[in-house]
Amino acid sequence: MEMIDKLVERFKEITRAKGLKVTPQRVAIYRELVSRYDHPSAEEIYEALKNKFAGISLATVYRTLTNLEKIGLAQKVATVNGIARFDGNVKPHSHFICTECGRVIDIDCKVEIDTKKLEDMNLCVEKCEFVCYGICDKCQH
Amino acid sequence: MEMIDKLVERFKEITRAKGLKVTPQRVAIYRELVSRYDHPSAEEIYEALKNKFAGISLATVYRTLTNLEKIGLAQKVATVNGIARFDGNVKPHSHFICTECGRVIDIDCKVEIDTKKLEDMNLCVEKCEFVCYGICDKCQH
DNA sequence: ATTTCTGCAAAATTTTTGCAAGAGG
DNA sequence: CCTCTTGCAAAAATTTTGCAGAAAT
Repeated sequence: MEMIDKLVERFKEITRAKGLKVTPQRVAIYRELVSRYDHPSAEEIYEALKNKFAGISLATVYRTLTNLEKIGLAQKVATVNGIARFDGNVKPHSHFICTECGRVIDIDCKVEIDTKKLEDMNLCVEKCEFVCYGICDKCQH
Repeated sequence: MEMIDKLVERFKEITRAKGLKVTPQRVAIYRELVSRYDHPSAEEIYEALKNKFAGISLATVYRTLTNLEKIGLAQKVATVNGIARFDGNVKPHSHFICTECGRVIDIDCKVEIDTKKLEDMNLCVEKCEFVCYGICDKCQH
């Protein structure tokens, strides 16, 4: 829990430094995002908070996640079903997605990229992600 | 062009084999998809065809792309902006996703995976995808 | 006190679906 | 012919936005 409190403190500092205001809604949304490792959608964060935080709105969740992206404290994760998912861990890492239960597991992979080819194509790479699809340990029988 | 004609013939065979009908719309949509390498969205395919093919509808493009996925002749690619993009190349390969415009570009990367770690985690990997995020050539200023 | 932020509802976007008319095998 | 498919428009689903009141600094 202490780790997450530190992240929240850092979030408050960065938010203020960017001229944005630290509101209870923003703190709750960021805390929820970094407390879980399943890369939640805006809807999922909203569902998790609306009980603990009476009156929070889905629009605020969307606006806050967009802000977190802008100030570098969250990233959208690529999805195939059109529903945006967010990751509070902005350090480069890889994902395993279970096609059975949908669980997303962080994995540690060595990836070697031929950046010269990408530079030749005039593509400015900011982040790389390796995604594996399959059946997770809990879903195997 | 001959390569694409061969793909279209294969598409016709598979379509009939699955009990589906070979319509001019389906042929045109599949041909458009495999003729380009920019992973077009349904809207982009529709825009490309509506001039050459009077009266084609966006709904048909969506339905056809869904069918192509079902019969294994196309794949939805992961995106970050909620707009579905399709790939007529179903062989495993890597993608660059532009975080600005959402464009998906094929890249050629050497990827080295440490599968032992995944096996240790009891994860059964079925498919892997390497994704780079950044700003594409068209979005740089 | 000033500026930003929130909640609500409405709008915008993207995708899906129901249905009658049309086309393929 | 019979079934599948299409086009249209309406419906769904997800995300964004305008605005007035509320809150943060």
